[in-house]
Amino acid sequence: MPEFTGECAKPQRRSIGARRNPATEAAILDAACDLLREKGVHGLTMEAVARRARAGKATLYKWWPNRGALLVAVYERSKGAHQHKDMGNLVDTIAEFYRYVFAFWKTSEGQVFRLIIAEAQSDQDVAEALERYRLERLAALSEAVGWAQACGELREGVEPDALADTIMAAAWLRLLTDRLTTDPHRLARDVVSGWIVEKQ
Amino acid sequence: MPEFTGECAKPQRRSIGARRNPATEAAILDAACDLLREKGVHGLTMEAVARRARAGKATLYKWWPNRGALLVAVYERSKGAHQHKDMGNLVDTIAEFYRYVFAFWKTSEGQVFRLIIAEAQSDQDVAEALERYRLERLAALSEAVGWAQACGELREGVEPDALADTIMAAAWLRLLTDRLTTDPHRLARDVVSGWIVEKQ
DNA sequence: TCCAAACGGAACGATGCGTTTCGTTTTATA
DNA sequence: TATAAAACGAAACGCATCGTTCCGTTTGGA
Repeated sequence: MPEFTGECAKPQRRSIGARRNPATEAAILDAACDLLREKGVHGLTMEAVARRARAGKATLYKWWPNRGALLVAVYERSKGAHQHKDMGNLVDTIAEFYRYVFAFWKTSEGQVFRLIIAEAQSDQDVAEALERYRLERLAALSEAVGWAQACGELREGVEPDALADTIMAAAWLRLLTDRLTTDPHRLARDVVSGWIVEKQ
Repeated sequence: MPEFTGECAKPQRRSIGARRNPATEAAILDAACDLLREKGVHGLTMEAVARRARAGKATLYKWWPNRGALLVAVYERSKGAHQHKDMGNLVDTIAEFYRYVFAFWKTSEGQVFRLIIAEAQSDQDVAEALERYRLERLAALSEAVGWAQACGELREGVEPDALADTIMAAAWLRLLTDRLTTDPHRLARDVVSGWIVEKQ
């Protein structure tokens, strides 16, 4: 008979058979988020997450073989794929994009993204996950640039992929250099307006 | 009497009195560089550096209170402040800049820079050192953009600082996403040419 | 002459890593 | 219904690094 040690408001989360327990996964990702929120990066250790989630380290390592994998999982659970809105002209569309990502990156879940970029510089698995994500977001952004091109808004010879890359680079730099307070509309103008055909 | 344990081709590097020993500093930074070159990021630990340099850990921590400080010191010793060359037009000037930094970032000393950016995401001291360095390089780059503006090469309303920021952002993104093989001239064209007045 | 500081070296406790073992719980299969 | 398989929490393992603290030695400066 297991001894009842008190301090057990939480229901014991045991095995549910020969299959992954969704409650365990949720508890672990929740614990990881909480630790990031409360103690920052260095607070997110495999040991601490296991303690917080009341999970065995073996369980943790079974599903997420290292810290990087856990970081990516936390981020992927929280990120909603941004839907670009066509604001009628490219500058406003990109300004709206900057507004959205800057706001998200300021949240504790969003802060995970800069940690992923950092981790990717020395962890190949994280780098590959980040690259997949980057290409996915680049495609969506490039599509939004394409709207402007289809409207004849862009100067000749502008390649949407190249411009999208530049737009994204400006955002990443703000994130990595702690400048998320940059005015989104002004930034969009500084990055994009050179490629717009001059009207009237 | 200290026992002579053999394996002592190196001269004992003892105290030179009540002041910092330059030979010790050099030996430690050399050891840090070697470890980075040979074992990558995870090879650079305070313990390993101390062993490699035949230095006491107390000495190490006295001058570089943490890993981040050591990283910054290594980078600052190796970086030569790039002198921008005026190639006659902005695209070529920026292309030359990209060529230079991409080549440097590919070297083992240059690789330290991406580690510093990564470390800065979770180490305030490193972040501050990085910010000082970024502003210094931004000023130099902005000056180069200013040459083009002085020649009437830029369209009206372009702010050299804002453009320099975008130029730098594109470079950082290539570094952080492992795309240093990007063609420098094409990148320069993709980033800069929108801001150039159209001739003929 | 004596003090202070830097140096190499060794040890300390604490913490995290990644692995392994154990006993329990439940499903799936025979 | 009996058995195998897999997941779970918990605890312990050896190993490495962390950052600190001693010690004895070396040397310049007060």
